[in-house]
Amino acid sequence: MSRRRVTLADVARRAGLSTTAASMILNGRPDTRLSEDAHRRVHAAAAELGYRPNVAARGLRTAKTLTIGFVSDLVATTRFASGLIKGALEAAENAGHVVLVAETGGDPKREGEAIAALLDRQVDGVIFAVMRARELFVPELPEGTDAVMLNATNARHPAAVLPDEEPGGRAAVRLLVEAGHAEGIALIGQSDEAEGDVFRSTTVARRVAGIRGAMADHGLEFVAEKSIWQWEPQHGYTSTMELLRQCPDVRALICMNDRLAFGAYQAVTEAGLRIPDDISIVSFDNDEVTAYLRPGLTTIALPHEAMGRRAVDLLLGDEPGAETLVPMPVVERASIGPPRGR
Amino acid sequence: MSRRRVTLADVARRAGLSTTAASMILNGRPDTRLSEDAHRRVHAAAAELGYRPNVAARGLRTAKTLTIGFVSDLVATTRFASGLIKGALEAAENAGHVVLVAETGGDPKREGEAIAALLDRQVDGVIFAVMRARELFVPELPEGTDAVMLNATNARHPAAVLPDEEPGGRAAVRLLVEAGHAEGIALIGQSDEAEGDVFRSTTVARRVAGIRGAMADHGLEFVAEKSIWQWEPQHGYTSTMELLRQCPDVRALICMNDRLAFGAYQAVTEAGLRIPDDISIVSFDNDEVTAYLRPGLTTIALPHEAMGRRAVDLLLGDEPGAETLVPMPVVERASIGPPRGR
DNA sequence: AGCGAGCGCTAAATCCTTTTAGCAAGTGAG
DNA sequence: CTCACTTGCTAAAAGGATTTAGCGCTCGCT
Repeated sequence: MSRRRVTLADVARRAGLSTTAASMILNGRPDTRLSEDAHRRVHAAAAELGYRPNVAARGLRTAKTLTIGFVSDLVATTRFASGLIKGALEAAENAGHVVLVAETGGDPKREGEAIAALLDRQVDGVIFAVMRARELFVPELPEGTDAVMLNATNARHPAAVLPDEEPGGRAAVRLLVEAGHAEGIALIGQSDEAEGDVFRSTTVARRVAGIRGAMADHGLEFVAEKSIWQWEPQHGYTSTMELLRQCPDVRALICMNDRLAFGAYQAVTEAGLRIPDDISIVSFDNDEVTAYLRPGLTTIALPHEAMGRRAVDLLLGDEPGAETLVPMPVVERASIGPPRGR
Repeated sequence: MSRRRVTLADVARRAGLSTTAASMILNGRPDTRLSEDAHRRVHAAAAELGYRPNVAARGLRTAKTLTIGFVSDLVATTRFASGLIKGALEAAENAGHVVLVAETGGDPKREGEAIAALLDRQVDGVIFAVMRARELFVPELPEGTDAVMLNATNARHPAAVLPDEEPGGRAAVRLLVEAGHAEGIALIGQSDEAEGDVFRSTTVARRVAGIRGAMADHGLEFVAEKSIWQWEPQHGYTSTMELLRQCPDVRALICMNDRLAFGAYQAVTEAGLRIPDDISIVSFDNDEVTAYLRPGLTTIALPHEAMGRRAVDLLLGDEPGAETLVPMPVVERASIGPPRGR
């Protein structure tokens, strides 16, 4: 059993120098005038003793702890936050930092307590992540602590990381057009007519704008639009069923997310049609659910891990805070094919 | 903007006492002989100034940081680790602790570094979690630091939290028997004959033992057993297809996990049979994928969150370290019905 | 010879808290 | 009146690092 952690004093003693000298050498201070020999001895001593600095003690003096806080409303319910955390963990590790995770369940009281707990531990910065992109309330932070919004925005903290939804929306349309589709394209999940300007979330608004912008640019119009409030498989199923009945000449579906697409798959299959021979489908998110779909669903991915990484880089870097958009990769699988008359 | 964090010295000054007195009062030391009046003044001062102790400084002195480390091989890939983390976070919050999360990807080098980073921050204890239950290598920890294995075991650290698989396995059989099944039960995913004593994981072994034990107790035998290495939907599909061809009198399926069950659903449906009218299905895990199945899949759940909570309680409590088994809840949905001749 | 600068290093202060040792005043017993 | 003890409180040390200020010497220059 290791008796006691080895301290800087131990290293200095073994190297025959003061702790000051040892500290300066180990931290590679630029103005160091210490001799070559001293450097050698200190590094040797540190290595032999297996010295590791005590971060708490250092933090006490420097007010830097090499620790960042990650506060999210929901950690586990979906794969969503997990991806963000994974990316953040990776980037933090690369930067020699470590991550304190706190979950608030969206409850402002718990949020306040969580943040206080993090600040008590002198975190260097905080990442605030939410599931559904929105303007997020953030309590006041002490001066030295910066914050980055992840999938969220906040007036006082302009540094934010969001998926680049507009081009993502355009990409979905482009995939269909490139496959030869021009007529019979339907939109599952959103309808301007039905929803007007009701606000879903920052990102959804941009996604829709991208889709509609691209349609307009190509001079196309949707053959039908289905408004759905909860983007769950069941509603994707019923809406698609309805659509197929009302509108037999539909040849392609843009689903607002993969869960709707999952339901659409069921409806299409049940109607005796085949994907992509009779109907092409493209969707968004690259949700875990896509793993269970045959044929594979072509989808515009939410770049969770990249976003998590980016947030940490932004927090640790010293670029001025601004909104950073992370590209949404196109995941091409097998659900899009050329249109075919039926 | 708050200028500077308020320190204990500020509180003491405002209360007209020494920092010693303030410290003793705020920490509620039992042997305190300080006056009622002093208590009042210190508490008032602390409240007015919004004093929060600096955990790093306290930890420096007490070697306690109210922080625990959570090391896992995979945080995000499946919902698995997320559930564990969520539970751990909850329990830690209740105990006034905070959680440092580190991911190792299963790489021993990263694992070593992650643990070192946690120890540099003086964590009070560490939870080691792995996806697939197994004996886990854990590097030596300093004396004061305890460890709890989560979904894993380790000879040097007997405190471990595992799902209680044996009764879980028995429950699956019981559900079928209670619905009236006695013949035509097949096992999808495991076959003693094909696999012999090959070791999958601690927990799987117990799950199988429970299933086989219950079958034997009821004097039943499987009409077929399908060995499958990778428990993924695709293989569940092909194995079930095969089974239905070879063995038309099958009436119930025990699937080793929900992903296999997902494939089995597809196969059964495609064969023109209905669940549960023609075939009953029961399975394990209560994976997210079950949300997408119609009719709802009856499954024996892996109690991830409860396990995460339990691990923290074990770590923070002072019970002697031992293996703790967390019950697996039966999630009854609609995939089991009475057997019917075809 | 005298002065300033450079060199190689260290003592001491600092960060914030807890803990140990002990001081001064009052009280009760003898 | 003295001694021992209690009461209510504080000074100082400790914990492990970083940072500031500066010491004593040599060298080069005028």
